[in-house]
Amino acid sequence: MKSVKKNIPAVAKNYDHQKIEPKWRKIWDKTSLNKTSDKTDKPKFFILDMFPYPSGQGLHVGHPRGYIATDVYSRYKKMHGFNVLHPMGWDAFGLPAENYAIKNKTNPVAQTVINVKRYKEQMEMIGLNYDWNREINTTDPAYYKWTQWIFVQLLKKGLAYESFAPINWCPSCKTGLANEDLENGKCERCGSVIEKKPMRQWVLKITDYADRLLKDIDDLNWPESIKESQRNWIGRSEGVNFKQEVKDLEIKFEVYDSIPQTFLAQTFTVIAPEHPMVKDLVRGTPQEKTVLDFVEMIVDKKRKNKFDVENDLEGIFTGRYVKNPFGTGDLPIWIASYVLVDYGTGIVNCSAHDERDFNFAKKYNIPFKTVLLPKDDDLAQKVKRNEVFYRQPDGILQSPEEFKGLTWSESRQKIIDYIVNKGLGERKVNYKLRDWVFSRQRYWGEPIPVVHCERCGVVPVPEKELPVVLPKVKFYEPTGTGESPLANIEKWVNTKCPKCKGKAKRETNTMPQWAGSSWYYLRYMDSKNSKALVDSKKEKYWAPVDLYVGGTEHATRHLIYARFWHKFLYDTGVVSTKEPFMRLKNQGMILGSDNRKMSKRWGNVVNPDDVVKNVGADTLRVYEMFMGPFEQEISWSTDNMVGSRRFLERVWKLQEKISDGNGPVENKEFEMILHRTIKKVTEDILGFNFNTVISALMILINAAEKVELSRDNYEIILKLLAPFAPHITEEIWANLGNKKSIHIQTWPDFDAKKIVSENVTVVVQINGKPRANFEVAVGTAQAEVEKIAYALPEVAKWMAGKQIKKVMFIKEKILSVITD
RNA sequence: GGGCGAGUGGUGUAAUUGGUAAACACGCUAGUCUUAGGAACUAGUGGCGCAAGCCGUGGAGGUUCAAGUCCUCUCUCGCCCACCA
Repeated sequence: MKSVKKNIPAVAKNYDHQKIEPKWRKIWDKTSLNKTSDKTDKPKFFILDMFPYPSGQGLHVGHPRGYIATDVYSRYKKMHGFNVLHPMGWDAFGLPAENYAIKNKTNPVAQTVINVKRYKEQMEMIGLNYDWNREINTTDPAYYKWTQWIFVQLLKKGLAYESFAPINWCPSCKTGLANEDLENGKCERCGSVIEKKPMRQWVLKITDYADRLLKDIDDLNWPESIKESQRNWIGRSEGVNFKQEVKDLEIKFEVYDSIPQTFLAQTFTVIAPEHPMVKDLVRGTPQEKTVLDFVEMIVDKKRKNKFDVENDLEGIFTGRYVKNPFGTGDLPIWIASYVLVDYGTGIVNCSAHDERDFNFAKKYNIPFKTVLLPKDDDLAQKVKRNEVFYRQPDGILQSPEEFKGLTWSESRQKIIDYIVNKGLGERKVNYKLRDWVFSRQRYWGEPIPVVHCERCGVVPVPEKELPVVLPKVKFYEPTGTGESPLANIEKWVNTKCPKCKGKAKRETNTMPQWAGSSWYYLRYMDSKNSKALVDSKKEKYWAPVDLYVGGTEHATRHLIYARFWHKFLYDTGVVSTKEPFMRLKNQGMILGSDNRKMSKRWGNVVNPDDVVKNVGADTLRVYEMFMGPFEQEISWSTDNMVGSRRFLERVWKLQEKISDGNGPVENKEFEMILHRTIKKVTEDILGFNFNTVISALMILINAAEKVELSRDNYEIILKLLAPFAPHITEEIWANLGNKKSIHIQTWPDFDAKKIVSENVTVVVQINGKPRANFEVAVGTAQAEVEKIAYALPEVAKWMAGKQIKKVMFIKEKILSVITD
């Protein structure tokens, strides 16, 4: 790292951040400045950071960007008289701690304690005003008691169930994973190719909440991109299920179609290779073995993830037919590699108006029909000859006869009604969202609080007996057999059935990392309650989270899971709001100075410890807020940080200008800047435009240096800066003789009278080009402005010998003259 | 393939929402002070041009007295999702 030290100016002798910053943090700690009141007499504001996973690396300068923003915002809210809840905790279960423990033969519990301590020190060093009395840790039994409690409630309501369906299995992490944990078919954590593996697992019925999760997105004050990601992830689609039967067999089934407009073009049916119906279809046929071999080949390819979606388009005819579904003939049933077994019914009717079906039919010479034609005649001929694939919203429907001439898009609802009325099928809604695979075959997670009894089957652990404490083990290695390492602890596994007192075994799977974070925000409201997840009075006061800040990477996992659990807790009466997080802001990532993600691997990591030591926490904070728009990704630049340091030094030096003279010095122009800045800062903090706040404050300081600064006005400046630079402003505030902390002062109001100026600049444009500008009194009329303008030589020059054709006048802004 | 977003000086970026493009900051140039400067302060700093002036917000059109901002087309980049019938 380039040395920061070189840029520290000589004035540092006076502004000694190394002395000031720790001093004030100690005093704030002693006076409980950051403690959140339990009284409910003031309006509340709940502002939350996505709590971190405390890794062994500690924080780099990119991490605190969001923390600083919420810190600024919460200080600002406090100065506006709000009772602010601004807490922090640790999402400490998860694979890295466990893998580290395996590698170094340490204990994840001990390692977590070390990591948390380090994170906390770093956060305190930056001057973040968290109320540490409410600190939580997902790995604390007193905390995960309630995570387990929620699971038991889900189980009781039938929203948690055991499944034996094939799931995503990471061969390297040796655990099952949820759909949300994959990236392009690979393990999000280690990058291994995921296999499909049938095994017993716990699954949460998030799909029961799909509709509400979708609908309520509309009311959230969240970034549009996140809302759109969630909508896509839920993937609601409306269509019909056609009822069909297999010719010569006693098999009935349904096929889902979300675009049934072209249903009369359907000429064949495809079924997923792994579909259970396949065996019944081909049983006893001459091609039974060939088909089953083919199926095995495809299934194996898919299981090993060697199936190439783009290029592997394979299928085989089953020898069976769908019996005349639409009165236009039987449809041959094929097995096709591209059909998904777990979407819709796993069986699909195909036509020339679906691109994949089109390509499949071409490859296997299955006959086509076309019922949708373009307006363009040449193209229509090509479509008729099946030379090109065609499906466009403005394509014209040819059949059924009743709908001939309608476009593809306008016929949709009508066709659906037609299909339903004719009894061919029923309306059906499908979702892309899958139920949440909730068990992990690993050690470092919350034990699933369930007992398997020989007689009673699955029995939840009684609420009185929660938490089921994660036992200490000698070896954390995953077994790889689909059992967690807990399975080897016989003393722990063997237990009694809570119902019949007979022999029983504990569930050895643990919960995924997302469990503890799906409800943690609630616990901050009442972090030490041993009787309830959260006291309902406290919940009613604090909920919902007013402002939530974190990275975009949680768009479709944490933020969906938490909304799901919250809605469930709403249904069970634990919480009083439908949604957990009203407003969401995403911080842009801070990259290394080489424009790459900060990582040990690239050697571009900047440690906040060094920055704080060299230039101070306040400089770090101001710089991170100033460097660019909050939501935008941006590269770190230690060189640019100097500007923020200089800015604070100038604020510091203003002390020399203050005399206890005879009150405020009259300077209208400066007061205008001051009050405009109050207005701008007040508004821009609310809008998360921190970069422009700092720049406005810089302008203000530049102006303050040029005037006789009154003590009152200096104090206003300090208050505006206090949320950003809490230490230096507190020090100067005290130097000015104030006894109480600046952070409990009232936010300054701007004086509306002082922000209006008497004069404005009017620009003169001649034929669209700005040629001159001058000051006039506010409200000066057109005639007067024209008179002044035409007298100016730089205007007269452009108008000499020309006729005025048109004059455009916008009061207090512009005089636009058009000549011939 | 689908969705979302972004393209402005040497650099990070700003622009009262259609009204003097480049505020603020970094860097750079010159000067002052200094034993010294990698400190501070002062002045300057979009491009071309001696100048008058012309050009300038990815590109091409358009609307308008006036466009970074609105419309049409287009190019480039980033992120997320992706066999979802």
